[in-house]
Amino acid sequence: MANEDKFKKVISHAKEYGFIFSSSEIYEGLNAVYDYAQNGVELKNNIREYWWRSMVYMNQNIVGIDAAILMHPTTWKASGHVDAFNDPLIDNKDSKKRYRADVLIEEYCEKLNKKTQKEIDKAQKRFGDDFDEEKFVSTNTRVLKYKSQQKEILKRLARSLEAEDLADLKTLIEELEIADPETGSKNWSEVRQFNLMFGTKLGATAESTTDLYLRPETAQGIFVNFSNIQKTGRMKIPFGIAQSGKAFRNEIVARQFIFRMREFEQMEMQFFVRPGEEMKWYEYWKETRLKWHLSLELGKENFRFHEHENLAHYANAATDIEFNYPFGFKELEGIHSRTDFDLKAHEKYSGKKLQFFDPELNKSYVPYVVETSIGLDRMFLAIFCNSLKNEILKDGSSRVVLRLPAILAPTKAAILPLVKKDGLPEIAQEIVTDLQWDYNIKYDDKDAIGRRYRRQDAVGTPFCITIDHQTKEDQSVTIRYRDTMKQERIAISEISEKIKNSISYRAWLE
RNA sequence: GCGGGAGUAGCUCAGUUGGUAGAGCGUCAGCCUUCCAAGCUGAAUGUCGCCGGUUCGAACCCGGUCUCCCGCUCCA
Repeated sequence: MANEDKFKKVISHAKEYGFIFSSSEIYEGLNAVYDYAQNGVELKNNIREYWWRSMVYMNQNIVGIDAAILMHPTTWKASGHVDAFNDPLIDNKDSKKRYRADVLIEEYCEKLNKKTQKEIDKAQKRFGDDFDEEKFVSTNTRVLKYKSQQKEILKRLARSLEAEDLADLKTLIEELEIADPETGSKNWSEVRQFNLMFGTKLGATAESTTDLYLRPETAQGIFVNFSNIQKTGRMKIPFGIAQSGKAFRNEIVARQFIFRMREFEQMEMQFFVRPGEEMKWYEYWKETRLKWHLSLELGKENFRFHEHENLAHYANAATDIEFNYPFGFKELEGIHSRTDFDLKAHEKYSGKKLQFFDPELNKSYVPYVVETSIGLDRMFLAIFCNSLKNEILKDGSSRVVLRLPAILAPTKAAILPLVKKDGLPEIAQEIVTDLQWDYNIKYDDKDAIGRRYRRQDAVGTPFCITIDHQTKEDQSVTIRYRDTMKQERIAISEISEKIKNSISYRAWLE
C-alpha cells in the first residue's frame, strides 16, 4: 500500500472507530486541533500511564508533578521564548519559499566574513612568513570596508528587531540586494511577525488584566518548581522531575493529522545532574528511552536517532528519536542536554537561588539538566499507524485489525454470548459485572459471532471471551486471541488471570 | 503563508448537457441461532462544507470563505 493511502486509512479508521475527531467538527472543525474520542482517550491514557510508570514508579529518584498551564509572564522571558518564538518571516514571491528575515541578513554578513577571509588568504600567500594578519586587517581598505559594513548591518538589524520595525528589515534586505539563496530572485513579500506563543489575559476586567501566554512547553513548570521539589521531596542529585501535560504552539503550518497540533501533550522528564556529568546522563537517557520504545514491539527498524547539528540556544547536545511514520521518519522524542541555561536564567530573572548543595563536593551549584521530552500525541500516532493492518487470511478473505500492544489497548476483553438466548447473555453479563472492576470490558450480543470478533479486531481488543452452551455445563468459555485468531477453552475463573498476565507492566517493561 | 488536489450519509465513493440525491459497507430494530465480515425482512441518517451571485430552477456554473490532504517553509 502506498504510504499516502496508508495514512488516509489511518485517519479514517481513527474517526470511524471512535479514536480521534476533528475539534468542533459540526462547525467545520478548527485547524490543527483534534479531540480524542471514546477509544482514543483510553489508548492515550494507557500510553501516558505506561510512560509515567516507567519514569516515576520505576525510578526512586524521579518524582512527578502537574504544573499549571498558565505561568508568570516573566517565565517566558527567562526561558528565551519571548525572543526565540518570535520570528520575522519573509516570502519570496517567485520561488514561494519562506525565510527568516533576520537569518537572510545574518547570512549576508557571513558572506562578508568570507570575503574578508579571502583577502587575508590572498595577502598571506603574497607575503608568506612576513605576513602580519593583525596589521593587515586593521589597515587593508577592502577588509575595513567589509568589517564596517558588517558592523553597521548587524547594528541596524538588532535595532530593527528590538523595535519590531518589520518594514526596515525589508528595506534592509532590498538595499543589500539579498536574493533568494536557492533561486536568486529578489521579489520579496513584506516581512511579517510570527509569534508561536498563544497569548491570553488574566483578569476579568479590562483595567486589571495581565498578558499571559499558554505555555509553549511544559519544561518551565518543572524548572520553576526545582527548589520546592528538591527541598520538600528531599531529593539528591542526580534526580528527575516528570510531568505530562498540555502545551500550545501557534504553528505557522500545522499538518499531518495529530502529528503537529496547536494544542498538544508532552511527557517530559528533566533530570538534574552535576555539572560535567551531563554527557554521561545524556547517553544514559538516550539508551533508556530507546529501550522503552522498543519494549512496545513496534519494530526496531522503525526507530532511529537523529543528532542535532544546529543546537537550540540552551543545549550543548541534542538528539531526536525518530519514528518511521507513513510520511517518513519524523521526530517522536527529543533528548537534550540543556546545560544550566534554564535554571540560571530563572535565578537571574527571579532573584532566587536555584542551586543544590552537594554534600560530597561540599559546595552549591546550579545543576545541569538532561531532558527527555516525548509528544504523547505523536506516540499515539506512531502506535496507531504501526498497529493498523489489513490482513489477507488463508481463505482469501481479509480483515482489518488494530494490533495494539495489549497493555495499551482501550478495551482489554469483549464478553460475547454465542447466541442471544438460552441464558447465555445472563452468564455473559455476570462475567462483565465481575471483570469490569479491574479492566475496561465490553459486552456485545449483536450480529453473528464472527462479525463481533471482527468489530473487536478493528478497535484492538486483544481478547474475546465467548459464552456457549458448554459454559452452562462446566463453567468454561472460549478465549479468542486477536493476533492469531486462535481459540482456547478456559474456565471462567481463569479469565481474569489471563488478562492480567497479558498486561503486566513487569512483563512489558522489563 | 504560497502552490497543487479535495470536501455529497458514520466510512469509501457515484451523480449524464443545471431539473431540489444514490450505491456499497457500516448503524439500528426484528428474524435466524450458526465460532471468524459480506443469510433474510424492515428502518433511520444528508440544509451536497459555509456564504453570496447567475438562473424559472444550482450538488453541478461564478465569486468569496472555512476545513482536510500533498509539496515548500518553520519547528525548543
